[in-house]
Amino acid sequence: MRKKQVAPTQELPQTAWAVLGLLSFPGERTGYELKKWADASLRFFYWSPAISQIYAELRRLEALGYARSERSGPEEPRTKRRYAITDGGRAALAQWAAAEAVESGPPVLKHGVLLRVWLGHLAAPDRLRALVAEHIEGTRDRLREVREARGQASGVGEWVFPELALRWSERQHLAELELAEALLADLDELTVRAPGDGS
Amino acid sequence: MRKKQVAPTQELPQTAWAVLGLLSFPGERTGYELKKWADASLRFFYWSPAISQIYAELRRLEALGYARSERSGPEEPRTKRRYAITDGGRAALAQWAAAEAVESGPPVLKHGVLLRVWLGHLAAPDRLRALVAEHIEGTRDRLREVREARGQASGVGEWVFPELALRWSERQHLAELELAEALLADLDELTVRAPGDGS
DNA sequence: ATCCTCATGTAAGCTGTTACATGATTCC
DNA sequence: GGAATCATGTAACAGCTTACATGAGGAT
Repeated sequence: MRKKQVAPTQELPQTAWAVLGLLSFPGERTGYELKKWADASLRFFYWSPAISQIYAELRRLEALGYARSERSGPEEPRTKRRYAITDGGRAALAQWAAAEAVESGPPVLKHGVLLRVWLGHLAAPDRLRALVAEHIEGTRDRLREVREARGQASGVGEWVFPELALRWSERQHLAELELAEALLADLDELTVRAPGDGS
Repeated sequence: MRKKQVAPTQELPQTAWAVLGLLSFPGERTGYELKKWADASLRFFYWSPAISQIYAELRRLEALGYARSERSGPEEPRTKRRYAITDGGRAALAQWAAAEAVESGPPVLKHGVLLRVWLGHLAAPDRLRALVAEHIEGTRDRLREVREARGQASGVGEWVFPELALRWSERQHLAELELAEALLADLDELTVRAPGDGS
């Protein structure tokens, strides 16, 4: 009975690893801070869990010995609980991160706009084009946000990787923009070749 | 008390609309067939629900009057239940599809590989590159599958839109490939500028 | 005979969200 | 004084997956 017998590491949902990942960067943080950070950065290439779930994951991670926390004493104004990763947590996380690409499975993409385009036969052509145009607007907004987040990123030490991820995100949003423009062009061509009726 | 008082259409999860969408194309189908189709096509730009959930959604859609079904009699070898969309279902679906782009929210992307890259400070540089390389392989495989699916698509009548969606998917996978290559290059540059140790 | 595909479902259980409750602090 | 933000949680429940159960038909 040394420590825990190889522990199959894998049994946790990705979200748990994502939260533990947030803790793996220097500094101790509250659940609240984690949520802000996830909103500002993680969400662009992965996902930002609800705050209530972050709290739940933190409790689970602590129960597993992957994180520890301490309640701030009266020296601080607010009562808050700051979490830090443990050595065991760091080891488990590193092991998880080193898994094969297959383990993470293909990226999950749920594209509501495409779902609607796929059902284009039910909509007026103009409505469809408007939908894609709105999507382009939204993507531009998000691209701005990614760039903002990138601006904040320092890019030194362990922070190079989050910066890399954000750089990827920026490119990804640019690609999304191009895909949407191409889609719009496809829709236009469709209307030209098969007008509402007539000729 | 006319029919149902405008009915707020919206209250269903996207998945329900996706399943109803599958039914909105010509022909009647069993849940089993729907699943096969979702696996072959829907999943590339949206998602393929578990078979058990498809059955559940079909029951719900029927309860709502959006679909109807009939059990195949003894004229057919196997006992199966074929579903068809109703007029009410088609109307509700059309209304849902016509909503603003904002309603569908931004595309949801959960990229496990990026999550791991984001945690690059915990991994050996080589492992990280291998991870991305494996991801590229996987993406190539999926690209092939998209192309295969596109090959099957007829591209006439209401089928133009599914074809459009698959064309988008093909481009999307090509973009994913380029993003991964660029990421690989970024990782290489990182190693050059900050080698393991020494010079 | 055996295995694969077709075909439909039930049950248990986890993941994750929204809504709610609570209270302190800071900013205007 | 009031609103926004900080901060943490609970409870209810929707969504979805896995595993299991069942059985027929077709292929080897």
